[in-house]
Amino acid sequence: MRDPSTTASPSDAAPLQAARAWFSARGWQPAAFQVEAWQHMLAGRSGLLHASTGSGKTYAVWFGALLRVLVEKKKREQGAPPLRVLWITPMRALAADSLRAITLPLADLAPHWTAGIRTGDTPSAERARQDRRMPTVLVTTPESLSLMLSREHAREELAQLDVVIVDEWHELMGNKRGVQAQLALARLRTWNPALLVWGLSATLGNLDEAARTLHGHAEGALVRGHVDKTLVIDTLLPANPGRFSWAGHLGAQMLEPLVAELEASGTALVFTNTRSQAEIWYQLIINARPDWAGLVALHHGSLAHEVREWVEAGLKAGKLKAVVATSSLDLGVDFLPVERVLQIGSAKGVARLLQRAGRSGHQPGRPSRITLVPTNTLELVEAAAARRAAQAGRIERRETPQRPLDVLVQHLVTLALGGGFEVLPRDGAQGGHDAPALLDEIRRAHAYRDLTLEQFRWALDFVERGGASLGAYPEYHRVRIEADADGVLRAGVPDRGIARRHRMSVGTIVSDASMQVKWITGGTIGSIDEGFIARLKPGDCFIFAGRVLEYVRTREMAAYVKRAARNRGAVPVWGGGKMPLSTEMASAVLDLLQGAAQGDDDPVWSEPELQAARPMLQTQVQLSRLPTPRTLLVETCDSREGHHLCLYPFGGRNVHIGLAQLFAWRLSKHQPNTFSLAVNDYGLELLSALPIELGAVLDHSLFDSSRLLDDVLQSLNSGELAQRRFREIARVAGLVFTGFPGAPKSTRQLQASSSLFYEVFRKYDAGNLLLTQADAEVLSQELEIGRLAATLARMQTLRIEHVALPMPSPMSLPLMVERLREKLTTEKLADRLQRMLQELEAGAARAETSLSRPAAAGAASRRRARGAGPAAGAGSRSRAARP
DNA sequence: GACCTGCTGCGGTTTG
Repeated sequence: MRDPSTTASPSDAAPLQAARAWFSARGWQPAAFQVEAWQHMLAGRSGLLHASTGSGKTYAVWFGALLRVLVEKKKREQGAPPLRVLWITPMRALAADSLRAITLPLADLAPHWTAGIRTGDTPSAERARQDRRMPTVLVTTPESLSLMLSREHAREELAQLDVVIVDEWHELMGNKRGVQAQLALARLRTWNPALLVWGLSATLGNLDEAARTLHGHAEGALVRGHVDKTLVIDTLLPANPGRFSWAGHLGAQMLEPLVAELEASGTALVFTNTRSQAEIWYQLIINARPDWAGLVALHHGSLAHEVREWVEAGLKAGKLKAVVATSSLDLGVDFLPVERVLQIGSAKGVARLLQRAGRSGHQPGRPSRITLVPTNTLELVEAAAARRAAQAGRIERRETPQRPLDVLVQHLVTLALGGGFEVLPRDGAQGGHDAPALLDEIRRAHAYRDLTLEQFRWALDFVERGGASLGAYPEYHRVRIEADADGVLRAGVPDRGIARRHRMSVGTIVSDASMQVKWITGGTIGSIDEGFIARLKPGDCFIFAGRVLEYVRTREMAAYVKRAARNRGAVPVWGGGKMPLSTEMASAVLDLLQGAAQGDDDPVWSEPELQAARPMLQTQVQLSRLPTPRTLLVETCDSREGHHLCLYPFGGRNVHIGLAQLFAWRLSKHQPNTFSLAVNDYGLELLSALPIELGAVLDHSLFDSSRLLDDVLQSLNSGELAQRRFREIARVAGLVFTGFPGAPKSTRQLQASSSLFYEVFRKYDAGNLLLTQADAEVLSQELEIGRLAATLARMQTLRIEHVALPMPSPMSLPLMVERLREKLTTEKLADRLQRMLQELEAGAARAETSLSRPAAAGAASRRRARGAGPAAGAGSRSRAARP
């Protein structure tokens, strides 16, 4: 980072004036940080611009104002080709608006520039036009850029780029899409070392790292934007806090106050955390106010594009009163009329809270306002914590994936297709090739900065010969090495079929297995998880897209439905991500509880949410203690279900899953036992038929973090997790072809082929680095091993406060409910029995391998004797949970 | 004094 004031030379002054002049002619005043970014750009320096939420389009306009200057400069230089600009957006839906904004300042400079959009939905005629003559300003996605790199004449088309701008970099930097963009940028920089690259990012906890991730080895400036935007975060309080529920996440009790808020305000966005929650809330609102039919709409990722576009247009036109949505509206078009944002349930993270708040008040001078709608009492505390964390600027970090080899493998085939790359015969007896120049280029992408020669060679061998185990299959010899006319060895893809399949599978997004939902009369409504459809019988009803639908039949990978006569149905459950509470939010909650624990005159009680949560917090104090940042609350309780042990490390649900398994495993090493586990974002529960020996908890030895990795891997079935992970990796690496559009392969086929690869690699190619990657992704992403280790280390330092409860406390009840919920699924009874028997046997088998035989048999028989079948078991559990 | 969480994003066929 450099100080721009010292680097602006006199020659910068004139163009800067020109850009400024264009702005002020329209009555706009560029802010100091904008001028700072302009100076960097005019000096030919790349950078990252931190753009606060709520001002997206403005940035495109003033990038345009500077481009205008650059266009004129290039025009004056004799014989210089026109300025070429690439704008990368993570969402197709943003492309048109971005293009309009960025070219606004260029309007009167025609014909020195042309503009276009290239994404998956660009019509083929337009593509052909672009192929004949590349537009000078092109808006595209990371995937389409990758596809452009795979074209035979990629170099001629893209080497002349002058400027690349990556919009919403914060959305890309933390995932494989961002890694693909890093690789593409590395290639563009090889072709044009003077390429100017600028990123736009919302607020993050690690902006400097965001800049490094974007620029790799290249120098990049970081410019922090400041926009005076008032942000209001408040909370909708329950009418009768004393009777507000201690657990659950639906929040139907808040319906009346929410409807009253909608009544009193202009257009509102109502965010929920899940698609089914959005469906349910939409129904609740419509049932409460039938006169709002047509004014309230629904928006989530499983709805058909046409439906979503209709809703977006309605929002833009100000025709809708409210839209119930999931993250599908987090980004997107700037909806000017949106006046309020409401968030039902925990926002989980400060960054997401700010992102959603920024969807409202989309005009200079207007405040952004977000109203949190808690669904249980602890979420009242969370709401106050979220506000405090947001005000203190405690925003989450985002990290780029480290060296994902599936993305690299895909990229190598892309480059081989896109004109190929030079290779050398490898020294030594085992054959194979090296590509030192390419390795250098790849290492200039931040995610691969530590890529070893061995890893690179492995990837090269894998695309050339299918690695150690696929040598016999020609379709996995994707890249062929041949000498060109000058005798130089080059990697290319001569097979047209391989080339076509590769281009069809470019990208890193692996979608869940889902099925189209269609009317029998024609027309697509959206898509639902395959597993949910498979459970339906003809005549069954379910709620989807805000309607009650009757399932008719399945044909050719689509579920056909008609409007249902009945009024109620099951709500579809989509298999989606499970986002844990962020570290920032968790620690903000603990801080508040600490204040509450300190007594009635602590300042935290000035928060209205804390007042509303007071009855519950008082009950917690009467029965037990409040968790604080310095103490570890341990609650034990006996019920008809058995012996409960609850711990509250506040590590987020992923970490708690790992911890629960680890603790159960360690405890049963001391004393043979079988546990059922439950977790939420605050804590975990172990339930056992035998009394739990607490010694290892009280002396902290349970929290030992030496041998952590071994213990975690042994304590849970990581093989199953890794295999699931490998399915995605196999798709990204191009091992599994998902079929032609319109004729997709079924999930079963895809699963079968990816698990075949998994088995083959494990048996015959144990050194396959894609397997290693699957294990690493399970550890880092699903178990969050880093956070788990940190949580464990923290637990060792905490003072244990153990309370033996006479009845479930407000903190422990949600955990007990969580466990019950899993038992009370809508599966058919026979299936459930079957599964429980299997579990019982598996549990006994597991116990027998690691524990002494008589004790294990004893535990199993005790369980059998107690459980008189699932119905009786569930009944006794819910009785036990009653305080 | 009961109590239902689980998101988003893109890309691709062909050759009369």
